[in-house]
Amino acid sequence: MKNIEITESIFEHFETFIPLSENLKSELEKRLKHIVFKKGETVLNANQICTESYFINKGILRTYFLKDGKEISEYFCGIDEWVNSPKSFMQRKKDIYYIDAIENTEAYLINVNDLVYLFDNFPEMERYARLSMGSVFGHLMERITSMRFTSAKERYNHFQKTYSAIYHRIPLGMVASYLGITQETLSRIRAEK
Amino acid sequence: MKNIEITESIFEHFETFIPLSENLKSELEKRLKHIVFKKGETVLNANQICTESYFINKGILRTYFLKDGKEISEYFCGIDEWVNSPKSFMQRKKDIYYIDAIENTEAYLINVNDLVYLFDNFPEMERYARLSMGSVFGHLMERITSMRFTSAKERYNHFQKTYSAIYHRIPLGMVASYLGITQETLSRIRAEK
DNA sequence: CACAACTTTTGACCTATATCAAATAATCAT
DNA sequence: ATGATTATTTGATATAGGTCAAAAGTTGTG
Repeated sequence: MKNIEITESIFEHFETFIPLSENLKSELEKRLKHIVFKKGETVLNANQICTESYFINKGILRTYFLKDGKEISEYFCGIDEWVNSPKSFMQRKKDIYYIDAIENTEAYLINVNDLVYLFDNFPEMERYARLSMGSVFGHLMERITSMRFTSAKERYNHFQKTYSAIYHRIPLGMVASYLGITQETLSRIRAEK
Repeated sequence: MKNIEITESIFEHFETFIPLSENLKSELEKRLKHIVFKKGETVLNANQICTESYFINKGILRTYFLKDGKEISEYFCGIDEWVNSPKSFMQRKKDIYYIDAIENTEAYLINVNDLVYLFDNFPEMERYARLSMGSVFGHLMERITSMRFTSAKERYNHFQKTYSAIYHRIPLGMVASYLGITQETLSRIRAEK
């Protein structure tokens, strides 16, 4: 059955960081809910507190914020990744980030209260969170580096590597704002060679 | 006695995230070692694995890497902050980062093996790590934003806010590379108004 | 305290990328 | 399909910040 397959893929993800007991598996299973978003659909509005985190099974979600009325893409998430508005989710307060669906997307969600329950009762979940954050941490550092001493073209190349599985499915304008360059510049970079 | 005072300041730091049992306190006390670095001294070389994390009590440490033979400052750490080479420390492998002392610095260090021992035996330490990483996470995201759609001057202002306690003690050249601009540009920004 | 070795400032000039404007091209809804 | 939106490309021009070079200022050490 399909739900089972999908849950399996989350379990596999967890197991790259921690061993999962049968008990924890069943507690997770109880709390993970399947959800579908249509292309273009808003997942989170900036005026809301983010109370859910989404583990993507299919499609792409994007986090962005508004600057001078324009959407600035913060990051993109594809299969086997978690998306939320980090500060909002962990500190239960509003933040500037919106989340929307770039493609028709399927995901599993967990509510923040359920996650806290798991943290309180399964120390290995704390470890999972620490370790998985660690790997995202590395990406953020790389991105900061890439943002400083590299040309627009090098940044685009770096982006293609980082998002090799999905970069070609993301509209140009969104990529440009993610990279901190204008659409026009990105269009010219793509036109070269 | 001085050592006790300093240890207290680390404990206070931990207690902003988790309650500390007497047992955990004494286990920490056994493992934290006091260390002193002279201005300019190298704390970590890029060709080494980073096996220690430093909690600063006085002074400033800097993390940097080399690009085209030039030092690019990655971040600065002052009082009550942890410094290490993140990937190297957590994954026990070499990375590109050096650490050095910008001022005469005093710190407490913990060895990675001791930290792992604490993670294994005190689940609240896992929680501490998760929560404290969370706050650094927020700073990294802000920095990425600041790096994209803001002018050199705005970035410098943002830097002054982020590092309000120590920004004036960091040499201009190091600040410039941290911000991703040249020394000359930063010098001109400072000269204005 | 004086010289060497850095660090910061100043000036002249150049280049990557932004801006503004308009023409195509692609996508969507009826 | 067909016109309306929305996204992308192309062109002309402007500018923030880079590069190179040299002067001035600061710091440390015998």
